[in-house]
Amino acid sequence: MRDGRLTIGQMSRETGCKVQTIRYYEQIGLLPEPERSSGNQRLYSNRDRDRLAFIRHARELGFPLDAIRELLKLADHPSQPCEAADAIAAAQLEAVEIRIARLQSLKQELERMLAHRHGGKIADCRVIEVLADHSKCSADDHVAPS
Amino acid sequence: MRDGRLTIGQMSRETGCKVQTIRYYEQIGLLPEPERSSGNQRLYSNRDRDRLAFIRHARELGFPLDAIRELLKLADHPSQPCEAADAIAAAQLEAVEIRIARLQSLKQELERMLAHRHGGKIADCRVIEVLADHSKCSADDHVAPS
DNA sequence: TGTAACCTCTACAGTGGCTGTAGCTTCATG
DNA sequence: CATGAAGCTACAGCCACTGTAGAGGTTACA
Repeated sequence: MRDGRLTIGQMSRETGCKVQTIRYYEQIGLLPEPERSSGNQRLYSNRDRDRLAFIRHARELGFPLDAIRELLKLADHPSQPCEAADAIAAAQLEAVEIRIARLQSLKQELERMLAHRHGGKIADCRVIEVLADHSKCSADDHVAPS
Repeated sequence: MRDGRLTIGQMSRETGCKVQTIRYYEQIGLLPEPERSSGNQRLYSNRDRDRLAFIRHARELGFPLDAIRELLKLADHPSQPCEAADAIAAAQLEAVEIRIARLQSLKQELERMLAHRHGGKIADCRVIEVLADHSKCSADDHVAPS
């Protein structure tokens, strides 16, 4: 393994991405098929490693893989305007804000449920009661559990 | 369908739970196998409907199905102490709080990325740049994308 | 009674984003 | 040359559904 060629394990260590996940990214076309050694093992370039780091970082920021695919395409065309990339990031920001708002209303509801704790029997348990009877639940607008 | 017996479609309408999802809940043992009509169609009781409403409400609050299974078991034993139910709700609250915190740090990062928007080329695009180079990212501690 | 429209049935595949497993082969080190 | 770590492929499983196909059941109205 001389300079500039990384095994999949080295890629994994350098990016914090699991080996299986790297192979998975290759399988779904996010990473190119790398060279192989004479013994059929994957050999990556530094460029591949940077691409993987990009993907990982975007995943950490919650971008879905499809958005990352777009971003990678854009990153490969540096002379084009960056509005599209900004738009993807803006969409992601909006998605995150929506999820935060939703989770905050769930949080309030759970806090209300727990505020009535009294150490009694299930029969008088506020938690069970609220779950059983939606009308006891103040916020009515939470949808899917993000 | 006289009194007290609901078709799966009526169940769906009354609880807001999709027909397939009801069958799925039966399959994984969250809902009991209901009676069948002479034509092999499911016939539910009001009790079944209440149980499904309980499940849906708990799902809306983000409880995982395993937790709901526990809660249902508890709800079936009203004379037992409700500490276990409270504990499940408390765990769920904590999980929600963790997810909110994580999403908030993601939100900040995305806002920082977007604050540098300038309408130029990809080559100077802050979004792409930050994704490509983790060191340009201030918060370093976000883990899995919630 | 006919028939059209709708509902329900089973069984299975697909979603997203991985993760884990089994059973191999290859590689690096002593 | 032997051992153990790392790599290979192929596939199953996770969560919580959702969608589809193709069959059969039920209901409303003429």
